[in-house]
Amino acid sequence: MCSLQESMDYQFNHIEAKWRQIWQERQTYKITEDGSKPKYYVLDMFPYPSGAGLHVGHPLGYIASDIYSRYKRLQGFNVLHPMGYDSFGLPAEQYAIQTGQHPAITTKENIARYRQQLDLMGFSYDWSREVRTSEPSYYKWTQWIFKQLFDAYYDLKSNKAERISQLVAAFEQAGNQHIEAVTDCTEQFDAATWNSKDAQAKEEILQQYRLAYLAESWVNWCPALGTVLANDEIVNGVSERGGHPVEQKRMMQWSMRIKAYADRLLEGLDRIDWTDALKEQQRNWIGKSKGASVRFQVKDHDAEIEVFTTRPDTIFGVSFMVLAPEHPLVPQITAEGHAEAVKQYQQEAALKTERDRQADVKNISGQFTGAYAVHPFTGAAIPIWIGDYVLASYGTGAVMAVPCGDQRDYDFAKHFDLAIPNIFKDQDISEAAYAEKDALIANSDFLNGLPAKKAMETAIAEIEKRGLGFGKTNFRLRDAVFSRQRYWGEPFPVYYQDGLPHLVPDEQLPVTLPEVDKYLPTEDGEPPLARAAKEAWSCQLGERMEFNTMPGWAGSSWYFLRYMDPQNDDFFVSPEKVAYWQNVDLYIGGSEHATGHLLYARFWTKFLHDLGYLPFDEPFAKLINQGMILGKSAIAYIGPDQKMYSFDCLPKDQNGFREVRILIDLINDDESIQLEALQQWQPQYENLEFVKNDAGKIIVKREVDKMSKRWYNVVTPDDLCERYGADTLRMYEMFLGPLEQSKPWDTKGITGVHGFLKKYWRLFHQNGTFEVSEGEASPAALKTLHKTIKKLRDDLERFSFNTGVSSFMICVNELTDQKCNNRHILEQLTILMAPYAPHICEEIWSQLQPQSPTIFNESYPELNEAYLTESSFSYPVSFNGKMRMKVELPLNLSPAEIEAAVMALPDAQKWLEGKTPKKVIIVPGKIVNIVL
RNA sequence: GCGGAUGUGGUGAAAUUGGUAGACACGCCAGACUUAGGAUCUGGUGCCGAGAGGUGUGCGGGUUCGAGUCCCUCCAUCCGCACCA
Repeated sequence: MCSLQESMDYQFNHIEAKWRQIWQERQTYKITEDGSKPKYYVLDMFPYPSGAGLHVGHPLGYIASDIYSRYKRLQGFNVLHPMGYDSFGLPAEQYAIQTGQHPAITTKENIARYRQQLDLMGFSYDWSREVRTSEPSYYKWTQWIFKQLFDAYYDLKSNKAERISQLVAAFEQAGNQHIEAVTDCTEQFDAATWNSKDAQAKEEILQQYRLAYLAESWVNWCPALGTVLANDEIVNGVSERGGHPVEQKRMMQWSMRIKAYADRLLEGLDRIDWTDALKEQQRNWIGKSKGASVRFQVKDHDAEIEVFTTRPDTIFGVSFMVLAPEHPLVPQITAEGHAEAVKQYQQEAALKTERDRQADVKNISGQFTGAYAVHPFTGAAIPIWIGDYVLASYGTGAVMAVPCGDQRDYDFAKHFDLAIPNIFKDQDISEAAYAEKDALIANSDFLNGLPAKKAMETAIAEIEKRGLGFGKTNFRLRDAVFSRQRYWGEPFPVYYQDGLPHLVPDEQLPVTLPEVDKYLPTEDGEPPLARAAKEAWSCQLGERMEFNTMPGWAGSSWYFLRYMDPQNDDFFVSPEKVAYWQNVDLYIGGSEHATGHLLYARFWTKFLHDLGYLPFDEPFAKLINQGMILGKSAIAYIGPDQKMYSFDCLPKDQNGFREVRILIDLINDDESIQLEALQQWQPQYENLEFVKNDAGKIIVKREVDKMSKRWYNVVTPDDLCERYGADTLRMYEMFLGPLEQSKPWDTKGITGVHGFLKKYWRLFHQNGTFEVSEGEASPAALKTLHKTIKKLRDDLERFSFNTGVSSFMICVNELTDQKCNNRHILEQLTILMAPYAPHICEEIWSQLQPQSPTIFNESYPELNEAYLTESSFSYPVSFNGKMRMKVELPLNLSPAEIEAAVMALPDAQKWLEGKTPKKVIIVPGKIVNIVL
């Protein structure tokens, strides 16, 4: 039996468990296509289920999207709000390498834990639509899409992807002379030549057109580990695991011809509602630049160096050339006497990552090859250098150096004492290069006296006229490498016959991941799948199967489509379902995906649209990036005497002190350490001595870090749900600050939100029972309610969830002050709040309307402005812009009347100090400013 | 290095269009109530000052009757940079 007191309390644990069960039983969140309602698609970036489980930062975006989903549902939309798992990836594989546990088992366990944690939060996901990228029923279609990409090329006439069979037919008819396509192929051939080629030669040509193709790419190769590494796995030039040297190496890899879509990926940004910051990041990533491709003859060699330049107007300023150390011409042109030094430099450069090479501008390095190029206009001999600031993967891997106009070239020239001819009229280049484009060109023959823009046009025209090159648009965007030498990823639907890649037929999809004895590369450096016995493969065709697997972004590039039709075994998504749901209306996730997932998903969507499978070509109409929730690490200090010092007792000289991070669960509210718990926590603290402060405590310093197990600063949602309830946690996470902003987590503030929910609960529980009054609501209560309706509508419209929560607080505070207990007011408030705090509102609703199965079938309250009209306004009166006093005046006064009323005030005379105002600014309904 | 973002009380923040800076909370101070609670309620709280008042949105400058908001310079911090997801 509950006592009167207990039944009146807000028993969140009981309420939340009860409603989670009822929602599940009643399938409250299961939705089906319903043509009678408008659709709305709200999507979260699905998580990679890591072993660490969820911390409080993960649900932030999910809470926001859940609130919005429920809001749209209350507004009458049929809302698709699904969740799934990006379940292929490196961590599970690395765990497998360490423990031998199959990544599928690890993944399954992690997903179970994620699900448990997600369920605690009361999200309205339709779990019947869950997808997992590592399930064969899912990756069957990832493989199928790969097949489509392999079987397609990009036609520049239709400006879309077309079937490769169409291209082959054209080749057979007329060769490639009249084909306009995105290709790496420079060879021109006619029909006869094409038809006379053997299968291998034909395929080599076709690989240069396919959207998924095999080509050599640069990779980070670690010989000791026998594997390719991500930049992430390389620290200071050596492998993170084991500290082995890493080198740059060319390897045959699958690639995606995303460059074909560069222009459309740019153009599409203008049609979608993303933040300017994110669009700008994608624009910069794609990096469209206009300029010219120019060929320089190498002196005394039968060779040409092709460069791309954005500044053809500065061509007369070229005083040397720099090739990437890996440039294929280097061995050919290097002069005797320089070969040794060049070779050594190449080896050094191979040990640096691209990023290190770009970031390191202080250490200028390079080698002279001993070769010279011929300036195409002046005929001057210009020295050819190699330097690691030139990247092999960008442009042509070579630059024409214009030291007077580019700072890196300038620094290089200064360092190696190369000529710096000045081609800018009246510009001083004695200290630095002049990189602006607003000087007139000088010392440049036919370009003399021209402004930059005109000079560029003229230079390009002349370059083209003399057959030295052509005007060209270049992209920074590179084709995406699509092979991974890993185990835990999608196998390719590819086998090899006579050395040529062939596609596995549709009826044999999926090619399931074969079992292997170890999750490591083979001894001769083949990927892990090469370890699989022939019979371990679900199909075995040709001489061998493809041993690479696909990258993490393969599965995540189309998952949002699969939610529409997750069980379909005949197609990746049925045309009817995709026609109903269309693209994602609201997508919420982290900005770290700006140039990865978000670009690839747009690429695949455009591709599938080109083939006629999708009615839209932009996947995510609106996108919001939630900020990261950071952890507050607890830092303690251990002195050279091996004692732990309280932070407020540190000596001035901290030489020999080291910082250690302490598990934040062991820290009290006053920032002191629970010393007994500390000594039990880790053996290293067992017999530690302390230098305590006057209060006998060891105080820690707090520092903001990424929330991570590694820093012992993780706060999990589970514990907070247990102590305060999911509704409190949901509202508190929203209350923390703007969704997009990064912010440190501090559990302390949660009591404020918890107290608010209790106060809301008390509105209904006055005398030990649930009770609301019937009848008319007071004007004050109606005003409070409609003010809240208006504020919430505006806040949701601009996704300002934090101010939404504070509006509820203000509303409940006011209703409490008014002693409002009116059914109409409280019902409306409960519906308003239900998206934020679904459990408590559902519970209250079941008391208010016992026959209603769920509050989420109600309709959202409508605003009636009539309750908000004001007749007067409290004008702030400023003198010289400083607010001095306030005066309550009717709103219907004219400016002149306002001025008269203000001047008549005794306080006004005081501030006027006997002066006559120079000017009086009156903004009706806003402010009065008197200028003295 | 390149690209993107952010700087407001002791803390998280608000100020949506150039118009009362600090809403709403946390914390803190004072008080009430109590069979002492992780309970509830009341008042106060940017800083300096006894007060009048002064001052205040990272620094410095500018535009304006009026700037957290617009412009310029600088500083600091965070995120991304192509095989982490």
